[in-house]
Amino acid sequence: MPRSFLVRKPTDPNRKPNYSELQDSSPELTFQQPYDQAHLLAAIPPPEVLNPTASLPTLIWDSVLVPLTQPLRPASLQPLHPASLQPQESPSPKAAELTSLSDEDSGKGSQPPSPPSPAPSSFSSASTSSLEAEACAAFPGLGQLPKQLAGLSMAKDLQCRKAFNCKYCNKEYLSLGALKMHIRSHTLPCVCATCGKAFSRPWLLQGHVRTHTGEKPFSCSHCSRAFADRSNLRAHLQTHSDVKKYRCKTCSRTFSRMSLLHKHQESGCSGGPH
DNA sequence: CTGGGGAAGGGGCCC
DNA sequence: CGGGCCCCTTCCCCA
Repeated sequence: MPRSFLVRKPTDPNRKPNYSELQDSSPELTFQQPYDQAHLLAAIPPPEVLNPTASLPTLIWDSVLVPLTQPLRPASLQPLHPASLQPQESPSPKAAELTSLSDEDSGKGSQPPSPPSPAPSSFSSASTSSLEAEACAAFPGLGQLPKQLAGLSMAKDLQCRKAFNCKYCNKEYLSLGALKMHIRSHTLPCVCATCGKAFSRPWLLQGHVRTHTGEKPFSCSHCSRAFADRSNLRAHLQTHSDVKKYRCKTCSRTFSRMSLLHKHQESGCSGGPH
């Protein structure tokens, strides 16, 4: 997957920011409005690059609300999203659904909230109690069981078979938190106030802002170089080491980066020591 | 061509 | 459960 998959890159050929222009303006880490939906949707990878098993367009909460072995639900029933109570115009996700989680996410950051849309029920299902409520509403048959038994069944089912699917790419996660974090990579709620670039997480934005400010808080103890990113410092430290971290199993040559080792192997390792 | 730097993405862990 | 941080990884660009 291309690194740029999640970020809308500016087309400016001048890749390097002009730090001198930005030195006196310390961009705040405030998050602006997320990119418009057209951009966000354009960033969604095509289904063919995704998990081949994830071919069915499912609502992300389907697997939560509808246990795979749910005996009370005939297979012909539509997904148990309350939206299904409305006339089904199209199988494609509605705009409100596409923004639902990002709306919730944006509330966590300092991003000014967009006008609160009627909360799609999919996110009220974040808590177990509301999950159960929705599930009970969705499975009228459950009401015929003793409440305690139904609660136990639901709780056990939810605990044993949690599977949260991303509505954008159908990737599956075992926890709601992991799914929410993943969905941020689609919605990109953190927007750079300077250049408009969007990121999935605040700290990614912070790292990006350093490219504007020129701040490099990570210094090499062996030389005078400094880096904006700790991982890049770590990679740099490898260059000071005689024996580097990544070793070719064939020729025992070592490399400072795995990508260099991969290049070495792809180019055809001679096999002899260097 | 190779090595290194810069930038960014994502999962895991801790609080 | 969410935010922040850490770590690893990848890709692009350049010397």
